[in-house]
Amino acid sequence: MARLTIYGRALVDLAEDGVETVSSRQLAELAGVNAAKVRKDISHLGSHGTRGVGYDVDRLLREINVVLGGGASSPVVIVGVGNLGRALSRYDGFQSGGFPIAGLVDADPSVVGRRIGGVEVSHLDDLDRLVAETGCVVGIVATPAGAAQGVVDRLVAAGVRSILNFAPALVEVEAGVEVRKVDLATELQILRYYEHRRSPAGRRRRAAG
Amino acid sequence: MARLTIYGRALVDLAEDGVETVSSRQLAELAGVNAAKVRKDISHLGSHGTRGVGYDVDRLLREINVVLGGGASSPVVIVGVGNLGRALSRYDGFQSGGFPIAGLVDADPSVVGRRIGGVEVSHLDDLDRLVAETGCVVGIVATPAGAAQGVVDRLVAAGVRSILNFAPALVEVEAGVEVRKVDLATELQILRYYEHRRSPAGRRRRAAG
DNA sequence: ACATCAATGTGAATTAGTGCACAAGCACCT
DNA sequence: AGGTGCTTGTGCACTAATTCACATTGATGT
Repeated sequence: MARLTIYGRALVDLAEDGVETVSSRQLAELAGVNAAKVRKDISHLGSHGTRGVGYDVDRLLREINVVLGGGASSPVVIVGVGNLGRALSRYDGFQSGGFPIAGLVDADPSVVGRRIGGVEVSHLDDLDRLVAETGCVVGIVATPAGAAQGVVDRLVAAGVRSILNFAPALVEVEAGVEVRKVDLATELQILRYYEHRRSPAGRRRRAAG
Repeated sequence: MARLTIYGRALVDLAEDGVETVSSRQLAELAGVNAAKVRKDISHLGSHGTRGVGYDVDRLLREINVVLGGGASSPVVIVGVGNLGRALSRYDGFQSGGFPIAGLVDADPSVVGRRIGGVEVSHLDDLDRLVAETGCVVGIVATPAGAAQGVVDRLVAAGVRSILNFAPALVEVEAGVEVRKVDLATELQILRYYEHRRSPAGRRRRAAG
């Protein structure tokens, strides 16, 4: 549930502000959702608030973190050190979020051996070994679209079961493997769609919709 | 509708392969969704396929592009040239997706004037002028979480009505402004959540199935 | 102790989204 | 021309998600 992470973030903010308890209404306001939804989500993870008071911020935060993976560190491997891959390698949000970069991989021999953000680039053929040695559980695909499916297959073969796909391509995986897609172009297009709806600028809008 | 962009991508692939027509079933397969859903989505945008044959790839692609913003180019301004901002600036997916980077902005005077990916960094105080001159309609927020709300407010004040927020923070905007949030840490946490669900106690992995 | 207040937890209702199934329609073949 | 096969477009059922509404319950003050 993606909302849990939003609650988590809001709770971190609250905790930093020294807030001890929070009501579903407050949390809903912060997260931009309905209060009943907040309560239902929270009740789903077994936590208990205090009627008339609200939820204990620290406790709720702990519970959410447990559900979101026990607060464990999950090393990731990034495949593809092109434009986007290099960018991601240098982004420290991974490290601080508990997702240390265990390895970088590319198919191009000319970048293999180079160090980016303190991590050496391995060849794609060493993926199996790298995953096995580092115990990676998450793979990040930052290759061109055409290479994405092949890379995903190799990641799955190497034992990775969670994949974050930045390539603008749809990939298929066997059951049991979770793929999430992050596509910047898509996000922008959706924004443009809303923009377009707001001001059709000469374009006539159809009745349907 | 986010699916439209997926259809669009699939259609581009088909067009490049020289395919003339496509059935809802094929498109559904490519997009990983239900065929009836494809037909319903397409019927919603007023296009008409040919019964017994399918949809004309080029025509459908054009129609989708119209809905997604008329194929116009939408310049974007990136606020925050830290780790992630620089990464985004160098990512050429924006340019190729019809979202040229019209400007880079940062609050830190020490980076103002520097050129990144061929674009000069302006100061945050020049945001109004920059947006007005370049006709930017989309703002990309790549600042630390704490600065996000302030930056968003300035973007909105400058006239930007579509914002893509990479900062790990929730921001509030007035009605009529569309914000989409891309949070890598959140995506990873969701992956970790599924990982956690699969093997709650320790990291036992099943052989390939 | 007891009434009062405030917020939870949840059953019920509403809404949105999804998928099925089938009539209708177009193209192609005979 | 008329039959045949394939595919669209859509009414309908079904499922999931969201929201409402309220009884329940712990804390608090007198």
